[in-house]
Amino acid sequence: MAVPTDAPARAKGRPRNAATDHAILEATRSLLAELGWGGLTMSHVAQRAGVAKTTLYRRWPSKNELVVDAVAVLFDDLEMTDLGSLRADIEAVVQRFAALLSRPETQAAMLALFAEGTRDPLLRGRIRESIVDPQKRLVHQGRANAQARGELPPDVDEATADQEVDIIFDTIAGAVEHRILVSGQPACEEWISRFTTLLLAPLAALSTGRP
Amino acid sequence: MAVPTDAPARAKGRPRNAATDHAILEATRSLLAELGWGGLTMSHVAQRAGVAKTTLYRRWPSKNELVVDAVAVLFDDLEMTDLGSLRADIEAVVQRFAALLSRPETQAAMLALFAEGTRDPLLRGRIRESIVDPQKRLVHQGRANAQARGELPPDVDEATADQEVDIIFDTIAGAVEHRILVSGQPACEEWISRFTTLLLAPLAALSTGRP
DNA sequence: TCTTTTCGCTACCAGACGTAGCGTATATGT
DNA sequence: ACATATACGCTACGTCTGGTAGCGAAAAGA
Repeated sequence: MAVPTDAPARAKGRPRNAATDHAILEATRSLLAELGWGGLTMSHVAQRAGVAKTTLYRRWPSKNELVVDAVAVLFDDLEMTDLGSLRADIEAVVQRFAALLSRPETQAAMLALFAEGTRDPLLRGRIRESIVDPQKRLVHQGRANAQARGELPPDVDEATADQEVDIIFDTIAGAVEHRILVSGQPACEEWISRFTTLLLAPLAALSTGRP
Repeated sequence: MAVPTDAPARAKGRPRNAATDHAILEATRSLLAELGWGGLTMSHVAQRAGVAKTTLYRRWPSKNELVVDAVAVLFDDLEMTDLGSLRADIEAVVQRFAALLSRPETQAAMLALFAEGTRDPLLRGRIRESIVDPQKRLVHQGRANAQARGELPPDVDEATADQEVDIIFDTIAGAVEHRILVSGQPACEEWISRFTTLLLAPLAALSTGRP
């Protein structure tokens, strides 16, 4: 799920201006933060990016797709660390996720995108594969790292392992998002530490069965 | 923040038909559920409610305001139970919260509302006092019930108690919202049970200090 | 130079929000 | 009963937006 476009990879005619992609996505994000989904118009995006409206539609098939790409880029540099302990890894990834969500333009863009996703099942699918699934993969990887270190027991079953990743993912991402987007409070270092403590206690027991 | 309108309270001319308010809000909710936000048009709402489109605009200044009012009432009947055990209480409230979030019209309105709130601090305050704070109060009450039953240790300090309620609230509400709104999976009974187990383990230790 | 693709521009369509004006219905106050 | 003031339905309209079509010019490779 790279950054850009819809384009064929011809080497024949005039190449597309690569900077234009970035300008369009940046304009989309800033306008989304300023005006919300309702206020965001393709004409305005084109104007701020300094391109013609038709250029937008040559690169993205619709407004929905454009906004998905504009927001998805923000999550691209979220990667799982391997700092030697599960606690450190969780705190590190939560820290960076929280920092990302604390930016006002990310908040507006992300919420507007998910709100629109409730209208459009197709858009929801695109959101899922571009944003949600990559994040879930981070949990999977962090869990694998912890297993390699012996901090977590190995998988007993692929299905239950997936279930476990699901529930951990929803808990971590949900708590951070709720703290910042809904409660409107900062996810400061102390909060992250307390939350990680809350989460770590039952983690080892989870895969072995009910305690 | 009652249910209805925008109207002055004159006692002079012909009064507004009170049933019309209800019919419009009901039509808005049902159409929202059927067609999603994108399929919802003011003309269609007017038609189903059996009123003229102009009547809508005499009572609500815009489509957004109408939808917010139409759905705000849905959160009113969320109450804390007292079933005799912390686990049962948590499962019960999560169950009802999840059921509420599973309704398509709730999803659309809620996300749209929070998205709009990122741009409008006034709206954000109204959301906070109408939706967020009442929900947080549920957590506070459930915790007090558990303390009365001896399942949780009593408060050592008001400030840390508030901190605790905050983190529990963000974790519970966040996980359910993320599961349903972001991951797009149902919060079935088994998931609720697993999540409650995950949550219960560290709860008693949390207020006594770091384990 | 010739070909291919990009790009900006103008014009255009369909649909949705939101408004204006008019006539009529229904309440209160005297 | 009468005047007054408001609600209501209806039709028509203005405006904006998403998205498309066609044109000529610019920029690259062959």
